[in-house]
Amino acid sequence: MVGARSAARPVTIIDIAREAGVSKSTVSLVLKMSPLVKDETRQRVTAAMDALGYVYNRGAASLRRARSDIVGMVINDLANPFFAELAIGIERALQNSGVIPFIANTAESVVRQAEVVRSMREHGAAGLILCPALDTDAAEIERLGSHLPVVLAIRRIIGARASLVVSDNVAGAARATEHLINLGHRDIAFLGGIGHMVVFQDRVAGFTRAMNQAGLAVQPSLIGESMPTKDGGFNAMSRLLSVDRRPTAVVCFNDVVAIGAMLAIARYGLAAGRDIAIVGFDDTTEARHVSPALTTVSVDTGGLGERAAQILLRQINEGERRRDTYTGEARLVVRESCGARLGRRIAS
Amino acid sequence: MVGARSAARPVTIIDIAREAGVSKSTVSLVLKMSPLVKDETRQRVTAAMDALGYVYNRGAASLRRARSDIVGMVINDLANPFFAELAIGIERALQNSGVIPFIANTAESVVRQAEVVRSMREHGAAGLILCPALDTDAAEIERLGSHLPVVLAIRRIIGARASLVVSDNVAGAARATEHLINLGHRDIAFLGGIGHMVVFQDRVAGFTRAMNQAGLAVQPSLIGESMPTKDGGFNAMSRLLSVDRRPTAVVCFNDVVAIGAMLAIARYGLAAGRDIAIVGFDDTTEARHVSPALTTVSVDTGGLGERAAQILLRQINEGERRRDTYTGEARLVVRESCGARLGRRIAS
DNA sequence: AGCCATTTTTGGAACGTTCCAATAGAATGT
DNA sequence: ACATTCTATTGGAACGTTCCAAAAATGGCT
Repeated sequence: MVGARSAARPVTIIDIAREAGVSKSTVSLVLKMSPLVKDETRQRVTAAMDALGYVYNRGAASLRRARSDIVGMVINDLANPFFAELAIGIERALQNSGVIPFIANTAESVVRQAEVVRSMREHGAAGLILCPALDTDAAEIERLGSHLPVVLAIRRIIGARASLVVSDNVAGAARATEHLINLGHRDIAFLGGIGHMVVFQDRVAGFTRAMNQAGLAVQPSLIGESMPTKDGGFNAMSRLLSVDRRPTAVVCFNDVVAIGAMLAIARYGLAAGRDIAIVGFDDTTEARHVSPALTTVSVDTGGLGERAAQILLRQINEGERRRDTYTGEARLVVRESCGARLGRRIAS
Repeated sequence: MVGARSAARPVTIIDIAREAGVSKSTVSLVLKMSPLVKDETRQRVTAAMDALGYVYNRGAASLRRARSDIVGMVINDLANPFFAELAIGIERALQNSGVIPFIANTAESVVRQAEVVRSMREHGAAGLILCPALDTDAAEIERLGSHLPVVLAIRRIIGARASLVVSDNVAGAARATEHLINLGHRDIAFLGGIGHMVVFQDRVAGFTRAMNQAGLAVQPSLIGESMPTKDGGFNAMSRLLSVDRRPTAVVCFNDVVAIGAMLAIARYGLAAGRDIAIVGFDDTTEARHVSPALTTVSVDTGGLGERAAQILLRQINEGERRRDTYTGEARLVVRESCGARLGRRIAS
C-alpha cells in the first residue's frame, strides 16, 4: 500500500468525466475556469477530481495549445552571490505569474551555455532570461532572439539586439570615484575585471570620466586587470602594493575583487579604510559583513532580477516584439572601507 | 526578417521525414540513436534536420513515453548562502544526466511549498529534491513519496519515510564542543535555532553529549533559542552578554547566527576569539571572509547536493523503491574565532 | 404546443512524439 | 527458384489535453 507508484495509470480528464457523468470537454472547461459550465456541474466535476486524485497534465496541455508556461533562467555563475541574488529576484517575480523557471548554471562556458539553451528550447521554454557567459557571440543571441523572447541581464552584449536589464555601471563607477576624490584622494587605481568584458569597459569609463572631470589623469599603470574573483583581486592588489608610489585609494571592479584586495592589504600589514581606501561594486550581502564593512555601489540586485522577469513576461504575454532596456540606478553606499567614517583623511 | 517568431509553425518530425524522403518512424529512430537505421539514411535525416532548423519537442515525447526528464528542486531559503551552495551542487550533479531541474524557493512557507510541489507534479517532474520548509507535515511527505521519488535534503522530518541526505549534526556539534572544552572552556553556551527544528535538536544533542562526556552540566539558561538568522544571533548573543556570569565560549546553531553573535560581541566592546570564543556550523563561504575568520563545522555543502541528486537519479532510473540515507561527515575547521590560533586561553 | 434565444454540453480532430506489429528488401542457403 | 533469415523501414494507434462546430437542454414568449 505504501507507494502505489509504479503501477497506477495516471488519472486523466476522461476518468474524471466518467466519474462525474459528463464529457471530457466539460471537464476541460472546468479546468480552465470557464464561466460556461453550470455551477452544479462544476461542483460535481471538482468533487470527482478530489475523489480520484487528479493531477493536471500541463505537458499535454501545452502540446495542444502550442505554448508552454516554462521559462529558462541561464546564469553564468551561480556560485557568485551577486548572481545568486539576481536569480532569487527573478524567481520571486515569476512566482505568481503562473510560469515556472528552469534553472541552469553555465559556469562561464559558452559551450555549456549552448547546450542548456538548446535543452530549454527542446522543453518548449516560452522565453529566456540570460546572463551570458563571457565571450558569448552576439550573432548567437540575435538568432536565439528570433525564435523566442530573450532578456539579457547584467551583461550587455555589443551588437546583440535584445531586451536588456543592466545597472548603470558608468554612473556607479563615476560616483564611487568622485566620492574618493572628495575625500582628498588623487592617486586612485581601478582594480579587477578583464578588458573584453563590457561591464569592465563601462566601469572603467565611469572611473575615467570622474577622474578627468576633476582634472586628474588616469595612468594606464593604475588600471589593473584581473579575474573578477577574490583571488584575482588579491593578486592584483598585491602587485599594486609592491610598486614604489602606490595609490591611496582603489575602485574595485566588484565586491569579490574588493574583498580579495582587502585581504592583500591586510597581508601587507596595512588596514583598509585607514591606510588605503577601497570601494567595491554590487553591494552583495558579503559587503556588509566583511570587516571593515565595504563601501560599495549598490545596484539593487534583486530588483534587477524582478525587472528582467517582468519584461520577459510582458514579451511572452503580449507578444511584444519591442526591445526594452532597463538601466537600474547605481547608488553609493558609504561604509568603512573608504575611510570616510573615520573622519580622517588618508590622502597624503 | 528579424524575428519570424510569431508566424512560423514549428518544424516537426513529419517535415523532416518529407524532406529526407523517409517515414516519421525512421526519423524517430534516428532521434533516439537507434542502431537499426542505415548509415546513409541517418545522414540524410540529420541533414534535413539542420536544413529545416528542427528542434526536438520533449514535451510531446514525454507525453507519449509517459515519463519526463524534468526534476524539481524545492528550496526553503535560497537567499541563505548555505542553501544556495546546496542548490549549485545539485545543479552540477544533474548537469550531464540528461535531466533538467525546475527550481523554486518556498521561503519557509508550507503553503507556498504545497503550491510549487503541485506545480512540479503538473509539469510531470520525475522526482523531487526537497529542502522542506519549517513545520512541514510528515504525512504530506509520505503521500508525496507515494507518487514520485523524493529525496529530502538537509532537514530530516521525523516520521517521514523518504530518502534523506543530511550532515552529521550530532557529531559535528559534539566535535565543536569538544574543541572548546579542550581549549579549557567550561562555561559554554549553545546559541540560535528554534526548538522544534530537528536540526536544532540534533545539534543540541551533540553539544549536550560532549558536555556530559567531559563531566560538565548543561544549564538550560545556556541554551538560547533564536531565529536562525543574523539578527536572531545578534539578539540572542546580546541577551547572553547581559547576564552576570557570561559564558566564555559559544557554539552557534549555524554560521549566520555566529556572525550575528560576533556583531553583538563587537558592539559590546569585546573581541570574538580573544574575549569570547565562537564556533559556527556549515562553513559557508562567508565564514572564511568574516573577521575574525570563523571557526566552524564544515559539512561539504556542495557534496551533499551532489549526493542528493545522485540518489534521486538512481531512484528515477532504476525505479528503486528503497529508502537511501546519506549522512555527510562534519569536519571541524579551526580558524580564528575560537581563539585557538591566538595560542592563549580565554577561559578563566 | 410550438418557436426562438440563450445557456450548457458534447464528440471528434488535432498537437508532436513513440511504440508496435507488420512489411519490404537484401542476403544467404538449398 | 524458393524458402529462410536478417536488416531497414513503415503506417497507424496512442499519450492527455484543447479547440471547434454542432447538438442538446432550458426558459420565455406567444
